[in-house]
Amino acid sequence: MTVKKSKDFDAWYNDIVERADLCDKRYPIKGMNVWRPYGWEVSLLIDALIREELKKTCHKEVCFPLLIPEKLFKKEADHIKGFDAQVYWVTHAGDNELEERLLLRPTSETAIYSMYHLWIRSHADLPLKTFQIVNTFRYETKMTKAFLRVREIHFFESHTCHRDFEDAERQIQEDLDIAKDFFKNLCLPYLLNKRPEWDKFAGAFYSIGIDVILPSKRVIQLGSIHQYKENFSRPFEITYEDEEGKHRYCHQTTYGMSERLLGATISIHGDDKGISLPPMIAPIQIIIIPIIFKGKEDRVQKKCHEVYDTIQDNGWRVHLDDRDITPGMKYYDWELKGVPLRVEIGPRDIEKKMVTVVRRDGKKIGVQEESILEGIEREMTDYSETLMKQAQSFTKDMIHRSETLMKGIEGIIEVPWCGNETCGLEMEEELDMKTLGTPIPPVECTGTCLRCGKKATTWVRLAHTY
RNA sequence: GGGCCUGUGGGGUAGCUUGGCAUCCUUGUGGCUUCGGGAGCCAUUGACUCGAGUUCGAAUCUCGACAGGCCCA
Repeated sequence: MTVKKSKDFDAWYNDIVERADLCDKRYPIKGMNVWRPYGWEVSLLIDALIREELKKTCHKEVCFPLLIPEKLFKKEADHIKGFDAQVYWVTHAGDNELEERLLLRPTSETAIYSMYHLWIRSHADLPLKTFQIVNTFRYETKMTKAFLRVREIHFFESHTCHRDFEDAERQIQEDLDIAKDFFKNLCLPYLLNKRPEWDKFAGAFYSIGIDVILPSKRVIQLGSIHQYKENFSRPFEITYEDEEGKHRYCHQTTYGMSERLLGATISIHGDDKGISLPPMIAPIQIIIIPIIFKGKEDRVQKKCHEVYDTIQDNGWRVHLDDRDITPGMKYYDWELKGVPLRVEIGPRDIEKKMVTVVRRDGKKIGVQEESILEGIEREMTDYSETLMKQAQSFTKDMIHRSETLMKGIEGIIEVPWCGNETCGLEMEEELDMKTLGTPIPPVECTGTCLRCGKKATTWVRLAHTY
C-alpha cells in the first residue's frame, strides 16, 4: 500500500476500495460508483445473510416499482419535508412532459403503503411483514464517499404493520435480535442509540440508530429502526377491521441497512496490506497457492487439486490460484483482497504430508494433510473471533463517559442530560459534535444536566459523525 | 449552504510560472525464462476531462461545465 491506514485513514479508504476491486469510482456521475465483480459478490453475500435473517423471522420478500407518483409521495407532510431536497424527478417521457411528475424512490414508504392500504383489511392480515432489497436514490449535496455516502443506495428495507403499538414494539425487539446475529457475521461491534427528537427519521414517532465508530474516530449510522405509530397509516388509510368489527389504523415499523455495512467492515478490519474480510462475507474464503518448482510441477498441481476438492466438498468457498506469476505476487494480491485463509502447497509440504496455512492476520500454521478440514475450521473461527475482539477493543476505547463538557474528545462522549432539546442543541454547538441519542437499553444516570443543571434523566451520546 | 485545491496512457507522475515534437515508473499484450513474500530479458499497445475564448500556435493563459479531494457552517 502506498497510503497507511494509521497515517491517513481517509486517503487509505479512498485508495483501498478501488485497489481491492470492490468498486470503480471512474463512472462519470458524482456519488454513483460501479460495483466491480469482487465487491458485488461481497455485497450479495451480505444481502444473503440479511435475507436469511428476515425470512427466519417470517418476513416475506417483495419488490416494488422504482418510480413513485408525486401525489403518493406528498401524502405524509413530515416525510416530504425530510426528503424533498434530495429527490430525483422524472418529468419527461421522450419529448413529452408527463402529466404527473414521478420520483425515483429515496425510500419506499409511500410506494409500499399505497398498496398496504389495499392489502390489509382484517386483523387476520396482521402482522404484515415484508422487505425488499433494492436501490434507492438520494441527491446528496455533501461530499460523496464510496459505500459510505452515495446517491444510489443499495439497501434492504423491511416494512411491517401491526394491530397496536405494543405489537409494533415487539417487532422492534425482533429487529434488535436480528442485528445481534447479523453483526456477528461481520465481526462488528455496534451501539444502539435512540435518536433525539430533532434528528429522527422524517415521519417517525421515534428512531433507533445502529451506529459504528470508524478508525477516523467518527461515527457512522449503519442501520435504522423506526417506530411510525400511526403516522403513515393515517394519511395512507391503512386500516383493519378488528374482532368487534371496528376499523382501526395499523401501527407500523421499518428497518433498513445499506452498503454502508461493507464500507464500515473494510474500514474497521482493514490494514496497510489491504482489506480483511470476515469469513461469512468473503467471496473466497480460502485461496490455494501452488509453489511450483521446475521438474515437480505435476506433483504440486495434482496435490493442489486434491486439496481443492476436499475443501470445496466441505462447503467452503475456495479458489486455486494457478496464474503464471510468482507466489509472492499472489500473496500480496489476496491479502489486498482480504481472503481469510491462504493454503500454500509446495514440494516440501508434500514430502511432509502437510500444507501451510496462513491467516490474513499473519498467523502461519503447519497442518497435517489428513486433518486439513479441522485445521481450516479452527483457524477460520479463531480468525473471526480475533477480528471481533480487535474491533471491540477499539470501540471500547472510543467511548468516554464524562461529567463535564470536555472538548476535543476523540470518539464518543457520554454526558448527563435533562432530555430538553435546547440543552441538547447547545451541547452540540459547544462540542461541535452531533447528538447520537440516548443508549438502548437505557443506562441509569444520576448526574445533573451539563447545560441547565437540572436533574439528568439520561446519558446522551455525542460524536463527530459522517 | 459558503470557500479552497486538483484533473496528463488502465494506475501513479514530469512538463504548466516563462505557450512550440509530452517525461519516467507501473500495468496491459506477445515471447523466452522463472516460481517457499512484489524475478529477469526482448518486443509492443496506450494520455493532455469537456466546451468556449485569447493566440500563428494551448496540456500550459482566461471563463464555464463535469468529476475528484479538502476545509468551514
